[in-house]
Amino acid sequence: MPGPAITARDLARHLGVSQSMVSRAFSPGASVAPEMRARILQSAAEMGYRPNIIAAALSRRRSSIVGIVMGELSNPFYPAVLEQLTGALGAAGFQPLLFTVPPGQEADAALPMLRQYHVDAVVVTAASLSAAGAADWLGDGRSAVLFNRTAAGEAEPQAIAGTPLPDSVACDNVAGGHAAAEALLARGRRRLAFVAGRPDTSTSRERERGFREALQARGLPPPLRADAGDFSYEAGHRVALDLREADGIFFANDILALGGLDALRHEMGRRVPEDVSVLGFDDIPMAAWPAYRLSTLRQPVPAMVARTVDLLRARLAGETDGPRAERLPAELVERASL
Amino acid sequence: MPGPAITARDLARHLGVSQSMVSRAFSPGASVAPEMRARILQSAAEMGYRPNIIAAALSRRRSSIVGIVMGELSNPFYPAVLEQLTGALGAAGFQPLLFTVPPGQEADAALPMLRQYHVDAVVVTAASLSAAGAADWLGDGRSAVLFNRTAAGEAEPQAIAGTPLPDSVACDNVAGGHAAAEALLARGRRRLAFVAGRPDTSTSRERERGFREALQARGLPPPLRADAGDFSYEAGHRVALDLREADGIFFANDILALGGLDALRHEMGRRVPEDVSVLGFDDIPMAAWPAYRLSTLRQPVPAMVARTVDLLRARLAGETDGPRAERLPAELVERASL
DNA sequence: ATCGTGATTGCATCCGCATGCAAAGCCCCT
DNA sequence: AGGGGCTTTGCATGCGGATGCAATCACGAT
Repeated sequence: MPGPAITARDLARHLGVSQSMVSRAFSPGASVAPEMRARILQSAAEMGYRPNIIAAALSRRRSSIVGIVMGELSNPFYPAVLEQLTGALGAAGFQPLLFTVPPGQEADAALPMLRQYHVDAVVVTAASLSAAGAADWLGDGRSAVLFNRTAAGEAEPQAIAGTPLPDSVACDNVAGGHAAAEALLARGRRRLAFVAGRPDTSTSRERERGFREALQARGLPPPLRADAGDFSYEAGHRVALDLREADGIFFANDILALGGLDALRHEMGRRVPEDVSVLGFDDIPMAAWPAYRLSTLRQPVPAMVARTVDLLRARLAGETDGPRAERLPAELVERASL
Repeated sequence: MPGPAITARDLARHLGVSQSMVSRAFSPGASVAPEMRARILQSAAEMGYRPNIIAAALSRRRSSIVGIVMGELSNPFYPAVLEQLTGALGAAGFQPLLFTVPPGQEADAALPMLRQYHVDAVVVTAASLSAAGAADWLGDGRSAVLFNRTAAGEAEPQAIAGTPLPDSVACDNVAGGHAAAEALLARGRRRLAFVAGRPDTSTSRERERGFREALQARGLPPPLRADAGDFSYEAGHRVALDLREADGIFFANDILALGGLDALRHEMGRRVPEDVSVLGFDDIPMAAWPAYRLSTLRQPVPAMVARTVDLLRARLAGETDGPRAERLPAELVERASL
C-alpha cells in the first residue's frame, strides 16, 4: 500500500488556505504573498509534501521529462555521455526517460513510446533518426536534438524545405578528419588508411570525408580503406588484419582503434608507432591506458552536453528558429601511437 | 505548439461511443465486446490515438515507470547492466527513469525525486542505499531492489526486524571469492593478495570474505591486502605497485584488475601469468581483449536482470513476503592471466 | 409472451495540480 | 471620506483516463 502521499489539498486544509495557494507557492513567479509562500513551504517541508509531478505534468501539459534514446552502450564513449547528460539534464530540471534501441536500428522505434509519455523533447544519441521519423516527430511541434549525429539530409539543398530537421550537436568531424590526416602526414606517414565504422553514421562519413579531402588538397592519393561495418573492438581488430600495406591508420573511432592496435601488435607483429601510426577518435578512457596510449581526437563532451541542454531549454522556451547544427572542435591528443 | 494529440474523447466521439469504452478497449481484461474492442483499436490505429500514459498514471495511481539509480557508469560492467535492464524492463511494460548519483554518494539523494515521480519501484545499482533510506522508502509500501548490492544490514540478526529490507539480486560473491582462491591455489600460487575496491560495497567485502575463508579453511595464512579505495583502473594500477611480494592477485573486480595488469607488466616488469597470476571479477568486455586476456569470475548478468524484473513484477502484483535476496552463481572464466 | 441472467454500455466522479477570472483586501491620493 | 489601482486569494474548471455503479441489451428458459 503505497503510503497515502500527502496532497496539496491536505496541506491546504491543514493551513486553512486554498489548494491553489499551495500550488502557487510552488510555482516560481506565481502571485503569492511572500509570507504566505514561506508559511506554505515550511509546512510542506514539515509534512513532507512534494508536488506530484505526474499530476502537474498532466495539468500543465509539460512533463519535465526528456527522452534519451540510445543505440549501443557498448561503445564506452556513450556511457560517459549518458552520465554527463543525465547530470546536466537533472540540473536543468529535467529527468531523463531512457530508451534503448537495438544497435543498428533507428531511433524511430522508440517514437511511439516517447509520444505516449509526452516527453518534452528527445535527445537521440548513438542511434540515428530517419528523415521520416524526424518529420513525423517535429511535425507537430515537438523538439529533438541529435547528439553526436547529424540530421539525415542536413547537407541536402533546401529542396526538402517542407520537412523540418532536428537540431544537432556534434563535434566538427570533418575538421577532425582533416587534423588526423595532417598529424599522420606530419609524422612522415604516406601510405595512409581509413577504417570506417557503421556506414550509415554521420560520424564515420564525415570523418572520412575530412580525411580524404585533406589528402586530396595536398595532391596526395586517396587512403586505403577498410570497412569495419560496425563500431566495435572486434570489427577494428578484424579489419586491421587487412591493412598490411598501411603505415598510418585513422580509425573512425577509438573502440575500433583499440581493436586495431591489438591486431597490429599481437597478431601482425607490427610495432606501433615505429612501423605504423594509429589514430582514433573520441578519447575514451581506455585510450589513455598504458596498454594502449592511443593518440586520438578528443570530443569535447562536456561542452557538447552543455550545448545540448541549452538548446533544449531554448526550444522549450518557445524558440522556433530554423534547425541548429552546433559544431564543436575536436582536439588532437597525442599519446604514444602516433 | 505540441500537436493537439488526439484523446480518448476524440476517438470516442468519432465512433459514437463513450470515452469509457475507449479506455476499456485499452485495458486488458476490461469488459468490452470483442467486436467493439476491435473497432476501437482499429480506429485508434488509424487516427493515431495512444493513451496518454501520464493521465493514466494519475488516474490509476501507478506510473509503469521504474526508477533506476546508478552510481558510476565508468565501470564498464554497468553500462552492460543498464542496457539489458532497460531492455528487459521495456519488455515487461515498464520504462526506466534514470537517476545518476555522484560516485561514492548514496542513492538516498535520488529518493525525493523518485517519490515525486511516483515511480512504481526502484532498482539501485552501482550505488548503495542506506538503511535509513531503505526504511524510509519501503516504509510506505514502495518496493526497491538492489542490483549487485546487498542490503545494508542484511546479515544482521533480525533485531532490526522492524525495519524492512529491500530485495536484492546479486551473484554469490562469497562463493566467487572462494573459487578465486581455489583457482589461484590450483596454479600453485601461495603468496596471495586481495585488492579491495570501495570499502563500503558489499561486492568488495563479500568477495574478500570468500577469499579469506577459503584460505583459512585450508589452514593457509591470510592474503596480503591492498585497498584501492575505489573501483577504477587507476586505483588498480596504483595499488598493484605495492604488491611486489604476491604471486597471485585477486582483484575485487575487472576494472581494477586491468589497471593492475598494466602496472605489473608495464611498470613492474612482471610477466603474467609466468611470474604472477591475476584474477578479476565481472567479466567485462575488455577482459577478453588480446591485450589483457584476463581470467575472471563472470557474473550472470542476463539471469540477474531477469530475476530483477521478475521480482519487480511480483512486488507490484502485491507480493509482500519478506525481503528476497537472490544469489546467482559466478562462473570462472579461464583466460591467460591465471 | 414474460422473466431472469450475464454481458455490454454509459454516466459521473475522481486522480492531484494549474490557472483564468472574479472577489477581496490594501495603500495612497485627492 | 471616496475612489483608483495593484496585490492576494479563492473558486471553478480543465488535463486525459480509469472505474464503480446503474442502465441496457440480448437470449434462453419457462
